[in-house]
Amino acid sequence: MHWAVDPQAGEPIYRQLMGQIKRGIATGALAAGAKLPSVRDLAKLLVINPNTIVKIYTELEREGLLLTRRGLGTFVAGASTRLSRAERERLVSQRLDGAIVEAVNLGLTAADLHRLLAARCARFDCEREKNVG
Amino acid sequence: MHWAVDPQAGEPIYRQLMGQIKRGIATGALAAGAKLPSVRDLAKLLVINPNTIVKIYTELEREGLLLTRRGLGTFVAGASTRLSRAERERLVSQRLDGAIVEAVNLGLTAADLHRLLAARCARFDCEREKNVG
Amino acid sequence: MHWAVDPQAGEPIYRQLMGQIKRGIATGALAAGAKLPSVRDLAKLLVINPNTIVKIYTELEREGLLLTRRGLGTFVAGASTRLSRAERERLVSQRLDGAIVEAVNLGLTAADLHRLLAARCARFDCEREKNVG
Amino acid sequence: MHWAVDPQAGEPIYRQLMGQIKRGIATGALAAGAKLPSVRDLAKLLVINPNTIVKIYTELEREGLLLTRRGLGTFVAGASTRLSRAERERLVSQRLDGAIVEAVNLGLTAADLHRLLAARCARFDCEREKNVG
DNA sequence: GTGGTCTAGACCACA
DNA sequence: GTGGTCTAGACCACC
Repeated sequence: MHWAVDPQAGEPIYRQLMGQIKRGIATGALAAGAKLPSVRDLAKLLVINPNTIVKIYTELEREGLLLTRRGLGTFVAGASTRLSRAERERLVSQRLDGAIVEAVNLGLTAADLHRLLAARCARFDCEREKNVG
Repeated sequence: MHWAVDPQAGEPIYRQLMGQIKRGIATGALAAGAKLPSVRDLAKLLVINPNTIVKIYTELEREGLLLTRRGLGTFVAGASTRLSRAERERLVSQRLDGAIVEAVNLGLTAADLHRLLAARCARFDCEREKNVG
Repeated sequence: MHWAVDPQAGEPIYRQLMGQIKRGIATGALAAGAKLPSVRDLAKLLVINPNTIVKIYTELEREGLLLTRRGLGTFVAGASTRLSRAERERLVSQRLDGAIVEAVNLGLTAADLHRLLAARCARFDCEREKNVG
Repeated sequence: MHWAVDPQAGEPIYRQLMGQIKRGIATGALAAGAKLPSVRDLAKLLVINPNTIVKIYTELEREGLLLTRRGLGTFVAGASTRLSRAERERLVSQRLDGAIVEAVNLGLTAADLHRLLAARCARFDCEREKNVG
Protein backbone atom coordinates (compact mmCIF):
# COMPACT_ATOMS: atom_id res chain seq x y z
CA MET A 1 0.00 0.00 0.00
CA HIS A 2 1.32 3.40 -1.03
CA TRP A 3 0.42 6.22 1.36
CA ALA A 4 0.22 9.85 0.29
CA VAL A 5 -1.73 12.98 1.14
CA ASP A 6 -1.49 16.55 -0.05
CA PRO A 7 -1.87 19.06 2.81
CA GLN A 8 -2.18 21.87 0.26
CA ALA A 9 -5.22 20.38 -1.50
CA GLY A 10 -8.60 21.90 -0.74
CA GLU A 11 -9.97 18.53 0.42
CA PRO A 12 -9.23 17.95 4.11
CA ILE A 13 -6.37 15.56 4.84
CA TYR A 14 -8.54 13.17 6.81
CA ARG A 15 -11.00 12.89 3.93
CA GLN A 16 -8.23 12.23 1.41
CA LEU A 17 -6.87 9.44 3.54
CA MET A 18 -10.28 7.93 4.25
CA GLY A 19 -10.94 7.73 0.53
CA GLN A 20 -7.54 6.13 0.01
CA ILE A 21 -8.21 3.44 2.59
CA LYS A 22 -11.70 2.79 1.24
CA ARG A 23 -10.31 2.38 -2.25
CA GLY A 24 -7.57 0.14 -0.90
CA ILE A 25 -10.15 -2.15 0.69
CA ALA A 26 -12.41 -2.06 -2.35
CA THR A 27 -9.62 -2.98 -4.76
CA GLY A 28 -8.17 -5.65 -2.50
CA ALA A 29 -4.91 -3.81 -1.85
CA LEU A 30 -5.95 -4.00 1.82
CA ALA A 31 -7.27 -7.51 2.39
CA ALA A 32 -9.71 -8.45 5.17
CA GLY A 33 -7.82 -8.97 8.41
CA ALA A 34 -4.79 -7.01 7.26
CA LYS A 35 -3.18 -4.81 9.89
CA LEU A 36 -3.02 -1.11 9.20
CA PRO A 37 -0.02 0.97 10.28
CA SER A 38 -0.17 2.12 13.88
CA VAL A 39 -1.50 5.61 14.52
CA ARG A 40 1.95 6.93 15.37
CA ASP A 41 3.71 5.22 12.46
CA LEU A 42 1.31 6.48 9.83
CA ALA A 43 1.35 9.97 11.31
CA LYS A 44 5.14 10.01 11.18
CA LEU A 45 5.18 8.62 7.64
CA LEU A 46 2.77 11.24 6.31
CA VAL A 47 4.13 14.02 8.53
CA ILE A 48 0.73 14.85 9.98
CA ASN A 49 -0.65 14.89 13.49
CA PRO A 50 -1.46 11.50 15.10
CA ASN A 51 -4.87 12.79 16.15
CA THR A 52 -5.79 13.12 12.49
CA ILE A 53 -5.09 9.41 12.00
CA VAL A 54 -7.10 8.61 15.13
CA LYS A 55 -10.04 10.48 13.65
CA ILE A 56 -9.79 8.54 10.39
CA TYR A 57 -9.53 5.11 12.01
CA THR A 58 -12.41 5.92 14.38
CA GLU A 59 -14.64 7.09 11.56
CA LEU A 60 -13.91 4.04 9.40
CA GLU A 61 -14.56 1.75 12.34
CA ARG A 62 -17.97 3.35 12.79
CA GLU A 63 -18.64 2.63 9.13
CA GLY A 64 -17.75 -1.00 9.75
CA LEU A 65 -14.72 -1.08 7.45
CA LEU A 66 -12.08 -1.33 10.19
CA LEU A 67 -11.84 -3.02 13.55
CA THR A 68 -9.63 -1.81 16.34
CA ARG A 69 -8.45 -3.88 19.27
CA ARG A 70 -6.88 -1.91 22.07
CA GLY A 71 -3.23 -2.55 22.56
CA LEU A 72 -3.09 -4.63 19.38
CA GLY A 73 -3.80 -2.26 16.53
CA THR A 74 -6.28 -1.55 13.76
CA PHE A 75 -7.35 -4.12 11.18
CA VAL A 76 -9.44 -4.40 8.04
CA ALA A 77 -12.84 -5.84 9.00
CA GLY A 78 -14.34 -8.85 7.27
CA ALA A 79 -17.63 -8.60 5.41
CA SER A 80 -19.44 -10.05 8.42
CA THR A 81 -19.67 -6.82 10.40
CA ARG A 82 -21.51 -5.04 7.66
CA LEU A 83 -24.83 -3.24 7.54
CA SER A 84 -28.20 -4.57 6.43
CA ARG A 85 -28.97 -4.84 2.75
CA ALA A 86 -31.45 -1.96 2.78
CA GLU A 87 -29.01 0.25 4.65
CA ARG A 88 -26.22 -0.48 2.19
CA GLU A 89 -28.41 0.21 -0.81
CA ARG A 90 -29.43 3.51 0.76
CA LEU A 91 -25.80 4.59 1.10
CA VAL A 92 -25.00 3.71 -2.49
CA SER A 93 -28.17 5.38 -3.74
CA GLN A 94 -27.10 8.63 -2.12
CA ARG A 95 -23.92 8.55 -4.19
CA LEU A 96 -25.83 7.72 -7.34
CA ASP A 97 -28.17 10.64 -6.74
CA GLY A 98 -25.17 12.96 -6.77
CA ALA A 99 -24.10 11.55 -10.12
CA ILE A 100 -27.63 11.86 -11.53
CA VAL A 101 -27.96 15.51 -10.53
CA GLU A 102 -24.57 16.22 -12.06
CA ALA A 103 -25.56 14.43 -15.25
CA VAL A 104 -28.88 16.25 -15.55
CA ASN A 105 -27.22 19.60 -15.05
CA LEU A 106 -24.65 18.77 -17.72
CA GLY A 107 -27.30 17.64 -20.20
CA LEU A 108 -26.58 13.91 -20.12
CA THR A 109 -29.36 11.31 -20.28
CA ALA A 110 -30.13 8.23 -18.20
CA ALA A 111 -28.81 6.14 -21.08
CA ASP A 112 -25.52 8.07 -20.97
CA LEU A 113 -25.31 7.38 -17.24
CA HIS A 114 -25.77 3.64 -17.67
CA ARG A 115 -23.14 3.58 -20.39
CA LEU A 116 -20.63 5.50 -18.26
CA LEU A 117 -21.40 3.31 -15.24
CA ALA A 118 -20.70 0.15 -17.22
CA ALA A 119 -17.43 1.62 -18.50
CA ARG A 120 -16.21 2.63 -15.03
CA CYS A 121 -17.21 -0.71 -13.49
CA ALA A 122 -15.19 -2.50 -16.16
CA ARG A 123 -12.15 -0.38 -15.48
CA PHE A 124 -12.57 -0.92 -11.75
CA ASP A 125 -12.54 -4.71 -12.18
CA CYS A 126 -9.21 -4.40 -13.97
CA GLU A 127 -7.58 -2.66 -11.00
CA ARG A 128 -8.93 -5.30 -8.73
CA GLU A 129 -7.53 -8.18 -10.73
CA LYS A 130 -4.06 -6.64 -10.50
CA ASN A 131 -4.19 -6.87 -6.71
CA VAL A 132 -5.70 -10.32 -6.56
CA GLY A 133 -3.51 -11.82 -9.25
CA MET B 1 -33.45 24.89 -14.63
CA HIS B 2 -33.74 22.41 -11.77
CA TRP B 3 -32.62 23.90 -8.46
CA ALA B 4 -31.57 21.63 -5.61
CA VAL B 5 -29.14 21.72 -2.70
CA ASP B 6 -28.58 19.31 0.16
CA PRO B 7 -27.74 21.06 3.46
CA GLN B 8 -26.54 17.73 4.90
CA ALA B 9 -24.04 16.97 2.13
CA GLY B 10 -20.39 17.43 2.86
CA GLU B 11 -20.07 20.06 0.14
CA PRO B 12 -21.03 23.53 1.38
CA ILE B 13 -24.33 24.93 0.18
CA TYR B 14 -22.82 27.92 -1.57
CA ARG B 15 -20.43 25.72 -3.51
CA GLN B 16 -23.19 23.33 -4.56
CA LEU B 17 -25.23 26.19 -5.91
CA MET B 18 -22.32 27.92 -7.62
CA GLY B 19 -21.49 24.67 -9.35
CA GLN B 20 -25.06 24.29 -10.45
CA ILE B 21 -25.16 27.74 -12.01
CA LYS B 22 -21.81 27.23 -13.71
CA ARG B 23 -23.00 23.94 -15.14
CA GLY B 24 -26.29 25.49 -16.21
CA ILE B 25 -24.31 28.05 -18.18
CA ALA B 26 -21.94 25.37 -19.50
CA THR B 27 -24.75 23.23 -20.89
CA GLY B 28 -26.85 26.11 -22.15
CA ALA B 29 -29.71 25.56 -19.68
CA LEU B 30 -28.96 29.13 -18.63
CA ALA B 31 -28.52 31.02 -21.90
CA ALA B 32 -26.63 34.31 -22.23
CA GLY B 33 -28.87 37.13 -21.07
CA ALA B 34 -31.25 34.83 -19.17
CA LYS B 35 -32.61 36.19 -15.91
CA LEU B 36 -31.80 34.37 -12.68
CA PRO B 37 -34.33 34.09 -9.82
CA SER B 38 -34.24 36.99 -7.38
CA VAL B 39 -32.18 36.53 -4.23
CA ARG B 40 -35.21 36.22 -1.98
CA ASP B 41 -37.13 33.93 -4.36
CA LEU B 42 -34.26 31.50 -4.66
CA ALA B 43 -33.59 31.64 -0.93
CA LYS B 44 -37.22 30.82 -0.20
CA LEU B 45 -37.30 28.04 -2.80
CA LEU B 46 -34.21 26.33 -1.39
CA VAL B 47 -34.91 27.19 2.27
CA ILE B 48 -31.49 28.70 2.84
CA ASN B 49 -30.18 32.03 4.07
CA PRO B 50 -30.59 34.87 1.48
CA ASN B 51 -27.08 36.07 2.37
CA THR B 52 -25.79 32.84 0.90
CA ILE B 53 -27.42 33.66 -2.45
CA VAL B 54 -26.04 37.20 -2.34
CA LYS B 55 -22.57 35.79 -1.79
CA ILE B 56 -22.92 33.44 -4.77
CA TYR B 57 -24.23 36.07 -7.17
CA THR B 58 -21.51 38.50 -6.07
CA GLU B 59 -18.77 35.93 -6.52
CA LEU B 60 -20.04 34.86 -9.96
CA GLU B 61 -20.29 38.49 -10.98
CA ARG B 62 -16.68 38.95 -9.94
CA GLU B 63 -15.80 35.96 -12.14
CA GLY B 64 -17.62 37.63 -15.02
CA LEU B 65 -20.29 34.95 -15.44
CA LEU B 66 -23.20 37.05 -14.14
CA LEU B 67 -24.24 40.69 -14.37
CA THR B 68 -26.40 42.53 -11.84
CA ARG B 69 -28.52 45.48 -12.99
CA ARG B 70 -29.91 47.52 -10.12
CA GLY B 71 -33.63 47.20 -9.78
CA LEU B 72 -33.88 44.69 -12.62
CA GLY B 73 -32.16 41.59 -11.31
CA THR B 74 -29.25 39.29 -12.10
CA PHE B 75 -28.52 37.95 -15.59
CA VAL B 76 -26.19 35.55 -17.33
CA ALA B 77 -23.34 37.49 -18.94
CA GLY B 78 -22.60 36.96 -22.63
CA ALA B 79 -20.08 34.61 -24.23
CA SER B 80 -20.55 31.61 -21.98
CA THR B 81 -17.93 28.91 -22.27
CA ARG B 82 -19.56 25.57 -22.92
CA LEU B 83 -17.82 22.43 -21.82
CA SER B 84 -17.04 19.72 -24.35
CA ARG B 85 -18.89 16.42 -24.31
CA ALA B 86 -15.80 14.57 -23.08
CA GLU B 87 -15.30 17.09 -20.30
CA ARG B 88 -18.87 16.71 -19.11
CA GLU B 89 -18.66 12.91 -19.16
CA ARG B 90 -15.46 13.10 -17.11
CA LEU B 91 -17.22 15.11 -14.39
CA VAL B 92 -20.07 12.62 -14.20
CA SER B 93 -17.67 9.67 -14.22
CA GLN B 94 -15.92 11.05 -11.14
CA ARG B 95 -19.22 10.92 -9.26
CA LEU B 96 -19.93 7.42 -10.50
CA ASP B 97 -16.51 6.26 -9.31
CA GLY B 98 -17.42 7.35 -5.80
CA ALA B 99 -20.61 5.29 -5.98
CA ILE B 100 -18.72 2.25 -7.31
CA VAL B 101 -16.14 2.31 -4.49
CA GLU B 102 -18.94 2.59 -1.94
CA ALA B 103 -20.84 -0.26 -3.57
CA VAL B 104 -17.83 -2.61 -3.67
CA ASN B 105 -17.08 -1.87 -0.02
CA LEU B 106 -20.66 -2.70 0.87
CA GLY B 107 -20.66 -5.91 -1.12
CA LEU B 108 -22.97 -4.81 -3.92
CA THR B 109 -22.40 -5.91 -7.50
CA ALA B 110 -22.30 -4.04 -10.80
CA ALA B 111 -25.75 -5.45 -11.51
CA ASP B 112 -27.01 -4.02 -8.20
CA LEU B 113 -25.58 -0.65 -9.17
CA HIS B 114 -27.34 -0.61 -12.52
CA ARG B 115 -30.61 -1.59 -10.85
CA LEU B 116 -30.29 1.16 -8.22
CA LEU B 117 -29.30 3.69 -10.87
CA ALA B 118 -32.38 2.89 -12.91
CA ALA B 119 -34.56 3.18 -9.81
CA ARG B 120 -33.12 6.54 -8.79
CA CYS B 121 -33.31 7.92 -12.33
CA ALA B 122 -36.98 6.97 -12.44
CA ARG B 123 -37.66 8.62 -9.11
CA PHE B 124 -35.74 11.70 -10.17
CA ASP B 125 -37.91 12.05 -13.30
CA CYS B 126 -41.03 11.87 -11.15
CA GLU B 127 -39.90 14.70 -8.90
CA ARG B 128 -38.99 16.74 -11.89
CA GLU B 129 -42.41 16.37 -13.45
CA LYS B 130 -43.99 17.55 -10.23
CA ASN B 131 -41.95 20.75 -10.42
CA VAL B 132 -42.61 21.29 -14.08
CA GLY B 133 -46.30 20.41 -13.96
CA MET C 1 -32.04 20.98 30.31
CA HIS C 2 -29.59 20.70 33.17
CA TRP C 3 -25.99 20.12 32.09
CA ALA C 4 -23.42 18.44 34.32
CA VAL C 5 -20.37 16.22 33.98
CA ASP C 6 -17.90 14.90 36.51
CA PRO C 7 -14.29 15.04 35.22
CA GLN C 8 -13.19 12.87 38.14
CA ALA C 9 -15.51 9.97 37.31
CA GLY C 10 -14.01 6.91 35.67
CA GLU C 11 -16.35 7.22 32.68
CA PRO C 12 -14.92 9.57 30.04
CA ILE C 13 -16.47 13.03 29.94
CA TYR C 14 -17.63 12.68 26.36
CA ARG C 15 -19.44 9.44 27.16
CA GLN C 16 -21.17 10.96 30.18
CA LEU C 17 -22.41 13.84 28.10
CA MET C 18 -23.49 11.64 25.19
CA GLY C 19 -25.60 9.57 27.57
CA GLN C 20 -27.09 12.74 29.03
CA ILE C 21 -28.11 14.03 25.60
CA LYS C 22 -29.52 10.66 24.57
CA ARG C 23 -31.59 10.48 27.73
CA GLY C 24 -32.72 14.07 27.17
CA ILE C 25 -33.97 13.19 23.70
CA ALA C 26 -35.55 9.95 24.85
CA THR C 27 -37.45 11.59 27.70
CA GLY C 28 -38.52 14.57 25.63
CA ALA C 29 -36.47 17.11 27.59
CA LEU C 30 -34.81 17.80 24.23
CA ALA C 31 -37.60 17.94 21.65
CA ALA C 32 -37.09 17.30 17.93
CA GLY C 33 -35.81 20.43 16.24
CA ALA C 34 -34.57 21.98 19.49
CA LYS C 35 -31.27 23.84 19.25
CA LEU C 36 -28.43 22.59 21.40
CA PRO C 37 -25.98 25.02 23.00
CA SER C 38 -23.15 26.07 20.69
CA VAL C 39 -19.89 24.18 20.98
CA ARG C 40 -18.18 27.12 22.66
CA ASP C 41 -21.04 27.91 25.03
CA LEU C 42 -21.40 24.37 26.29
CA ALA C 43 -17.65 24.01 26.66
CA LYS C 44 -17.50 27.19 28.71
CA LEU C 45 -20.49 26.16 30.81
CA LEU C 46 -19.02 22.75 31.68
CA VAL C 47 -15.44 24.04 31.87
CA ILE C 48 -14.15 21.48 29.39
CA ASN C 49 -12.39 21.75 26.06
CA PRO C 50 -14.52 22.73 23.02
CA ASN C 51 -13.02 19.85 21.04
CA THR C 52 -14.65 17.42 23.45
CA ILE C 53 -18.05 18.92 22.63
CA VAL C 54 -17.25 18.74 18.92
CA LYS C 55 -16.52 15.05 19.31
CA ILE C 56 -19.84 14.47 21.08
CA TYR C 57 -21.95 16.37 18.56
CA THR C 58 -20.17 14.67 15.65
CA GLU C 59 -20.70 11.22 17.11
CA LEU C 60 -24.38 11.83 17.84
CA GLU C 61 -24.88 13.18 14.35
CA ARG C 62 -23.41 9.99 12.95
CA GLU C 63 -25.93 8.06 15.03
CA GLY C 64 -28.70 10.14 13.49
CA LEU C 65 -29.80 11.81 16.74
CA LEU C 66 -28.51 15.30 15.93
CA LEU C 67 -28.25 17.43 12.81
CA THR C 68 -25.70 20.17 12.35
CA ARG C 69 -25.94 23.01 9.89
CA ARG C 70 -22.78 24.99 9.43
CA GLY C 71 -22.94 28.51 10.67
CA LEU C 72 -26.33 27.87 12.26
CA GLY C 73 -25.76 25.36 15.03
CA THR C 74 -26.64 21.86 16.12
CA PHE C 75 -30.21 20.60 16.44
CA VAL C 76 -32.14 17.54 17.60
CA ALA C 77 -33.04 15.48 14.54
CA GLY C 78 -36.56 14.32 13.82
CA ALA C 79 -37.43 10.64 13.68
CA SER C 80 -37.22 10.77 9.88
CA THR C 81 -33.45 10.49 9.62
CA ARG C 82 -33.38 7.21 11.48
CA LEU C 83 -32.01 3.80 10.62
CA SER C 84 -33.85 0.83 9.16
CA ARG C 85 -35.98 -1.32 11.41
CA ALA C 86 -33.58 -4.27 11.33
CA GLU C 87 -30.64 -2.03 12.11
CA ARG C 88 -32.42 -0.46 15.08
CA GLU C 89 -33.44 -3.81 16.50
CA ARG C 90 -29.85 -4.97 16.19
CA LEU C 91 -28.61 -2.03 18.26
CA VAL C 92 -31.18 -2.61 20.98
CA SER C 93 -30.51 -6.35 21.01
CA GLN C 94 -26.85 -5.67 21.72
CA ARG C 95 -27.86 -3.79 24.86
CA LEU C 96 -30.27 -6.52 25.90
CA ASP C 97 -27.54 -9.13 25.50
CA GLY C 98 -25.48 -7.24 28.05
CA ALA C 99 -28.37 -7.34 30.49
CA ILE C 100 -28.95 -11.05 29.86
CA VAL C 101 -25.33 -11.97 30.52
CA GLU C 102 -25.40 -9.90 33.69
CA ALA C 103 -28.61 -11.60 34.79
CA VAL C 104 -27.33 -15.11 34.12
CA ASN C 105 -24.14 -14.43 36.04
CA LEU C 106 -26.15 -13.11 38.97
CA GLY C 107 -28.48 -16.08 38.99
CA LEU C 108 -31.60 -14.37 37.70
CA THR C 109 -34.00 -16.06 35.27
CA ALA C 110 -35.60 -14.95 32.01
CA ALA C 111 -38.82 -14.42 33.93
CA ASP C 112 -37.00 -12.11 36.35
CA LEU C 113 -35.65 -10.16 33.40
CA HIS C 114 -39.07 -9.63 31.89
CA ARG C 115 -40.46 -8.50 35.23
CA LEU C 116 -37.61 -6.02 35.74
CA LEU C 117 -37.94 -4.76 32.18
CA ALA C 118 -41.64 -4.08 32.66
CA ALA C 119 -40.92 -2.23 35.90
CA ARG C 120 -38.22 -0.03 34.38
CA CYS C 121 -40.33 0.74 31.28
CA ALA C 122 -43.15 1.88 33.55
CA ARG C 123 -40.86 4.16 35.49
CA PHE C 124 -39.43 5.53 32.26
CA ASP C 125 -42.90 6.47 31.00
CA CYS C 126 -43.43 8.49 34.17
CA GLU C 127 -40.34 10.62 33.52
CA ARG C 128 -41.48 11.20 30.00
CA GLU C 129 -44.93 12.40 31.00
CA LYS C 130 -43.36 15.00 33.26
CA ASN C 131 -41.58 16.58 30.27
CA VAL C 132 -44.51 16.34 27.93
CA GLY C 133 -47.10 17.49 30.42
CA MET D 1 -19.67 -21.00 34.78
CA HIS D 2 -20.35 -19.36 31.44
CA TRP D 3 -17.33 -17.45 30.14
CA ALA D 4 -17.75 -14.68 27.56
CA VAL D 5 -16.07 -11.42 26.65
CA ASP D 6 -16.67 -9.03 23.77
CA PRO D 7 -13.44 -7.46 22.44
CA GLN D 8 -15.50 -4.84 20.57
CA ALA D 9 -17.44 -3.63 23.60
CA GLY D 10 -16.53 -0.30 25.09
CA GLU D 11 -15.65 -1.92 28.41
CA PRO D 12 -12.09 -3.24 28.46
CA ILE D 13 -11.66 -7.00 28.30
CA TYR D 14 -9.93 -7.31 31.63
CA ARG D 15 -12.69 -5.39 33.37
CA GLN D 16 -15.40 -7.51 31.76
CA LEU D 17 -13.74 -10.68 32.94
CA MET D 18 -13.03 -9.39 36.44
CA GLY D 19 -16.67 -8.44 36.79
CA GLN D 20 -17.72 -11.88 35.64
CA ILE D 21 -15.56 -13.63 38.22
CA LYS D 22 -16.72 -11.31 40.98
CA ARG D 23 -20.33 -11.96 40.05
CA GLY D 24 -19.71 -15.69 39.83
CA ILE D 25 -18.45 -15.57 43.40
CA ALA D 26 -21.32 -13.31 44.46
CA THR D 27 -24.00 -15.67 43.17
CA GLY D 28 -22.26 -18.83 44.27
CA ALA D 29 -21.58 -20.11 40.75
CA LEU D 30 -17.95 -20.07 41.86
CA ALA D 31 -18.01 -21.60 45.35
CA ALA D 32 -15.29 -21.07 47.93
CA GLY D 33 -12.36 -23.33 47.13
CA ALA D 34 -13.44 -23.93 43.52
CA LYS D 35 -10.66 -24.15 40.95
CA LEU D 36 -10.53 -21.55 38.18
CA PRO D 37 -9.41 -22.47 34.65
CA SER D 38 -5.66 -22.23 34.07
CA VAL D 39 -4.34 -19.01 32.58
CA ARG D 40 -3.57 -20.59 29.24
CA ASP D 41 -6.85 -22.56 29.06
CA LEU D 42 -8.96 -19.49 29.69
CA ALA D 43 -6.88 -17.40 27.29
CA LYS D 44 -7.35 -20.00 24.57
CA LEU D 45 -11.08 -20.33 25.29
CA LEU D 46 -11.69 -16.57 25.05
CA VAL D 47 -9.10 -15.92 22.32
CA ILE D 48 -7.37 -13.19 24.27
CA ASN D 49 -3.83 -12.53 25.43
CA PRO D 50 -2.73 -14.77 28.38
CA ASN D 51 -1.12 -11.74 30.00
CA THR D 52 -4.58 -10.29 30.38
CA ILE D 53 -5.67 -13.34 32.43
CA VAL D 54 -2.53 -13.13 34.54
CA LYS D 55 -3.32 -9.48 35.29
CA ILE D 56 -6.86 -10.35 36.36
CA TYR D 57 -5.90 -13.25 38.60
CA THR D 58 -3.14 -11.18 40.20
CA GLU D 59 -5.46 -8.25 40.84
CA LEU D 60 -8.20 -10.46 42.32
CA GLU D 61 -5.64 -12.17 44.52
CA ARG D 62 -4.56 -8.76 45.77
CA GLU D 63 -8.20 -8.05 46.59
CA GLY D 64 -8.34 -11.29 48.54
CA LEU D 65 -10.95 -12.98 46.35
CA LEU D 66 -8.63 -15.56 44.79
CA LEU D 67 -5.67 -17.64 45.99
CA THR D 68 -2.88 -18.98 43.80
CA ARG D 69 -1.06 -22.14 44.81
CA ARG D 70 2.12 -22.72 42.83
CA GLY D 71 1.87 -25.71 40.58
CA LEU D 72 -1.75 -26.36 41.50
CA GLY D 73 -3.66 -23.44 40.06
CA THR D 74 -5.91 -20.58 41.14
CA PHE D 75 -8.81 -21.03 43.57
CA VAL D 76 -11.67 -19.03 45.03
CA ALA D 77 -10.73 -17.82 48.51
CA GLY D 78 -13.04 -18.59 51.42
CA ALA D 79 -15.79 -16.45 52.92
CA SER D 80 -17.21 -15.04 49.72
CA THR D 81 -19.62 -12.16 50.15
CA ARG D 82 -22.86 -12.90 48.37
CA LEU D 83 -24.92 -10.02 47.09
CA SER D 84 -28.52 -9.63 48.21
CA ARG D 85 -31.35 -10.24 45.79
CA ALA D 86 -32.19 -6.53 45.67
CA GLU D 87 -28.57 -5.67 44.96
CA ARG D 88 -28.41 -8.12 42.08
CA GLU D 89 -31.67 -6.86 40.59
CA ARG D 90 -30.33 -3.32 40.77
CA LEU D 91 -27.27 -4.25 38.71
CA VAL D 92 -29.41 -5.89 36.03
CA SER D 93 -31.85 -2.97 36.02
CA GLN D 94 -29.00 -0.59 35.21
CA ARG D 95 -28.26 -2.60 32.07
CA LEU D 96 -31.93 -2.70 31.13
CA ASP D 97 -32.17 1.07 31.49
CA GLY D 98 -29.47 1.45 28.86
CA ALA D 99 -31.45 -0.77 26.50
CA ILE D 100 -34.65 1.18 27.16
CA VAL D 101 -33.05 4.56 26.41
CA GLU D 102 -31.61 3.17 23.19
CA ALA D 103 -34.98 1.68 22.23
CA VAL D 104 -36.91 4.90 22.84
CA ASN D 105 -34.39 6.88 20.83
CA LEU D 106 -34.78 4.41 17.98
CA GLY D 107 -38.56 4.51 18.09
CA LEU D 108 -39.13 1.01 19.45
CA THR D 109 -41.91 0.30 21.96
CA ALA D 110 -41.99 -1.55 25.27
CA ALA D 111 -43.68 -4.41 23.43
CA ASP D 112 -40.80 -4.50 20.94
CA LEU D 113 -38.37 -4.65 23.82
CA HIS D 114 -40.11 -7.60 25.43
CA ARG D 115 -40.22 -9.40 22.10
CA LEU D 116 -36.51 -8.83 21.47
CA LEU D 117 -35.66 -9.82 25.03
CA ALA D 118 -37.52 -13.11 24.65
CA ALA D 119 -35.76 -13.76 21.34
CA ARG D 120 -32.30 -13.06 22.75
CA CYS D 121 -32.94 -15.11 25.88
CA ALA D 122 -33.95 -18.05 23.69
CA ARG D 123 -30.85 -17.70 21.57
CA PHE D 124 -28.70 -17.39 24.65
CA ASP D 125 -30.09 -20.67 26.02
CA CYS D 126 -29.25 -22.40 22.76
CA GLU D 127 -25.63 -21.28 22.85
CA ARG D 128 -25.41 -22.36 26.43
CA GLU D 129 -26.65 -25.85 25.67
CA LYS D 130 -24.04 -26.20 22.96
CA ASN D 131 -21.31 -25.45 25.49
CA VAL D 132 -22.74 -27.73 28.14
CA GLY D 133 -23.51 -30.62 25.80
C1' DG E 1 -21.73 34.24 15.39
C1' DT E 2 -21.51 29.03 13.95
C1' DG E 3 -19.03 24.47 13.20
C1' DG E 4 -14.66 22.08 10.76
C1' DT E 5 -9.98 20.97 10.66
C1' DC E 6 -5.45 20.55 12.31
C1' DT E 7 -1.40 20.87 15.37
C1' DA E 8 1.30 19.93 19.60
C1' DG E 9 1.68 17.56 23.38
C1' DA E 10 0.03 15.57 27.67
C1' DC E 11 -1.49 11.46 30.46
C1' DC E 12 -3.89 7.16 30.83
C1' DA E 13 -5.42 2.38 30.00
C1' DC E 14 -4.79 -1.74 27.63
C1' DA E 15 -2.50 -6.15 25.72
C1' DG F 1 4.16 -1.26 22.08
C1' DT F 2 -0.97 -0.13 21.08
C1' DG F 3 -5.12 3.02 21.00
C1' DG F 4 -8.20 6.48 24.04
C1' DT F 5 -8.98 10.79 26.02
C1' DC F 6 -8.30 15.50 26.87
C1' DT F 7 -6.28 20.19 26.73
C1' DA F 8 -4.82 24.55 24.51
C1' DG F 9 -4.92 27.09 20.84
C1' DA F 10 -4.57 28.01 15.97
C1' DC F 11 -6.78 29.07 11.34
C1' DC F 12 -10.44 28.41 8.12
C1' DA F 13 -15.07 28.22 5.97
C1' DC F 14 -19.72 29.09 6.39
C1' DC F 15 -24.23 31.60 7.33
